[in-house]
Amino acid sequence: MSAAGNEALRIGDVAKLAGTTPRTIRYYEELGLLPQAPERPSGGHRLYSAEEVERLREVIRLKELLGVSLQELKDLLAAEEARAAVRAELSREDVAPERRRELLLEAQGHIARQLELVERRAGELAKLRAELLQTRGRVQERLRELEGEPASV
Amino acid sequence: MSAAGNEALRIGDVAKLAGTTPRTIRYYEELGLLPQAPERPSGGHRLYSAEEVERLREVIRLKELLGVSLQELKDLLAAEEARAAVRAELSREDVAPERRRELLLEAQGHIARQLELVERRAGELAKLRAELLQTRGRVQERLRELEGEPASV
DNA sequence: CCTAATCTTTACGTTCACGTCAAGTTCACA
DNA sequence: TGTGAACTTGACGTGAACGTAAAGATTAGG
Repeated sequence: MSAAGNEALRIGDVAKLAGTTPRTIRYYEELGLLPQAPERPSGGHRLYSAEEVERLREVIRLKELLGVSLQELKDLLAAEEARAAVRAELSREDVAPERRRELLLEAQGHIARQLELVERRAGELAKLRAELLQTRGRVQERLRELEGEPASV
Repeated sequence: MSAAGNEALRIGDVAKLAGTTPRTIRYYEELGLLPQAPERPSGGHRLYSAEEVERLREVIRLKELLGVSLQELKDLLAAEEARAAVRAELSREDVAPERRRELLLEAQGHIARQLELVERRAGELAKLRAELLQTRGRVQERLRELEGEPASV
């Protein structure tokens, strides 16, 4: 058992895989954007799993796409963090339906918050895009006019 | 002639109208994001027109939506600036068709550059939105299952 | 015409999001 | 078992995007 999927990644590996730097990872951890310390065996070096890499990529992606501060992002991701816990708890079969429902409703709320932010921005971008397309259309039309009647009127 | 549309706005008014501060306006001017000095009568105070306010709003909007640095934005807006000049020149009737065509092609290029940026981001956001919607769907389905058979299996 | 509000430039201060360096520790591997 | 690469914390540095304070000029209104 040595070539399974649960490689123990070190912070430098994670950084490269996520396209960032160790410093940034520590900084995010310090801010609470990433769980305090995934796994810290004897030595004190941080060890990560592939799952953590995904999480980091997602954080970076959201940061870029939503253009929010890391603090705001942290609030948004209390969501993500909770959802991870929710998934873990839900994956066990022995959860009472009442509790299960509770967890699902919580997850739903978190998703709704993210969706709201995403849709607002997506809407604004769509509007901007439409405006640009319209402007482009006008320019193209004037160009056609120009080519159509090169020496008239 | 005193109540026409060309009110002379001072920097403080412009700032309020655009939802920002005088400092930011001066800073943008310093960076070259806004024309060097719209109009500077004897006193030395900056005077703006409603058109300048629109321009500023647009700058702010693009900055927020595209999430680029002010330097990158400046490059993108060399476009805008040129387009303003283009519009001015095109509005005169006495421009040679050849020159006219040249200006229009230039404008077209600028718009294309902006569109590319906008569409890339819009696409990424749309993808993120789709993922969130899918996740929400799964959560809702599990909730329905839970409600559907409260005590079976 | 006088004065308070607003403007001017200059310059230093601040927050965010990391970069970078130092001094020591731990890991991987020949 | 040694040694170089990678990691640790701590601290200070940095660029971007402004905020803020100072000292003086200008403008607007009564």
